[in-house]
Amino acid sequence: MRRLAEELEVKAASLYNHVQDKDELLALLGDAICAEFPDPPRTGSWRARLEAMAVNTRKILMAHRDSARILAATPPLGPNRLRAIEQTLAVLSEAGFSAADTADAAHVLNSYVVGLVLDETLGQPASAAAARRRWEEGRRLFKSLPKERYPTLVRLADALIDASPERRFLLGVRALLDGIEQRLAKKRT
Amino acid sequence: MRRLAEELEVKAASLYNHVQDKDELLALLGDAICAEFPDPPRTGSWRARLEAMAVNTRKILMAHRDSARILAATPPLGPNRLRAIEQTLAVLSEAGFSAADTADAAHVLNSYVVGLVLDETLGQPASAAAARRRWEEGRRLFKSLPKERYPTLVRLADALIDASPERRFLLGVRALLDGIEQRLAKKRT
DNA sequence: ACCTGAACACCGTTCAAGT
DNA sequence: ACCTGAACACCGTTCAAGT
Repeated sequence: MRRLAEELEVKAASLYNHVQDKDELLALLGDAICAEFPDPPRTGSWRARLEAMAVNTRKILMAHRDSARILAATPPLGPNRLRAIEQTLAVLSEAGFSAADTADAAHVLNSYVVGLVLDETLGQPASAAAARRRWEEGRRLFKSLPKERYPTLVRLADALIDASPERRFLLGVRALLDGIEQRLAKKRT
Repeated sequence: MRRLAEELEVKAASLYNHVQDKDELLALLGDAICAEFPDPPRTGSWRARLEAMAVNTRKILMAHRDSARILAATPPLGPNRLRAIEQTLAVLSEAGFSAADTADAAHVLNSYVVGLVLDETLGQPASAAAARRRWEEGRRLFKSLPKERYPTLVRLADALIDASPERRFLLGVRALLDGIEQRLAKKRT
């Protein structure tokens, strides 16, 4: 609040004329970020649409510091967030899912996207230099671990360390969509 | 730090004789929490084992305030966390996954569990009374939304609001495992 | 209607001084 | 080796007082 006030060339106390508290400000910020989400593609399968939405959402969340934390911490009451929810629900509903399945799938997908961005961003140190230092530390530690206690970990150390977060994110999205699709197929038979 | 010092009947400055800073303390705390994870079941399919591990992990994380945030924020260097990683990797590796696939699947599963707990816990207000109030607010808002702008959301309002977080968590775990299994099956053919 | 100064009740952390 | 008092540089928030 103090830093924002400074940016606005005003004193911190003045902010409370426009906003009840910091939480309300964050909720407004969260909704503003959701305004950046593009509309889902209007062609392609429901799977392809949801995959594109998930990837786009992750990209936008990663571009705004703390955005995932804000979305997780504030209830989805703003118009832009509601619109994003509406669009996800519409894709699933049109694909033939029941009301309950649509609600479940939309919630799991949303939590997955927000959750993975949270897990990824909370872990990274503030500076890029500190991130590199920690990464090097981890690499060294993993290699130096006792093989008797952590046989699999030591054997897979390279595979564990060299991995793109985006690739793993996408992999999980596709796995989730696989599972959701199977559930749909099972119900139809 | 100040509150912990008080609990220990000592002044806050004394803590810095035992720990470099708050982050180090949190890392130790995170590892202590991981000591509670039970060993994976030694019988059953790899899917059933991983599902049990995910459910157990979620239960323990939900039982300790801020535990998911701590795990996400600190690098996995402690012995108990490393042991948990080793066990997940071992199950996947023994199931026949390649080194890269094992690393990917383990990471996605772990991020999913931590991420969903994060998403769930960051959202809940401190007091149970406040949680109930917010829930009521949400219910009322969802019902009062304009049908023209949010047709699917309004139609599915009940299904969206009445949902157990555990059930949805488990649903996502199973969907993920479905997807991971499919990937394995595809490679084998 | 909006802004400000001053205060309140908090944080994590440092450091010289004690024992 | 461990503890302490006192300080530093921060927070979010309130409120009477100004215009």
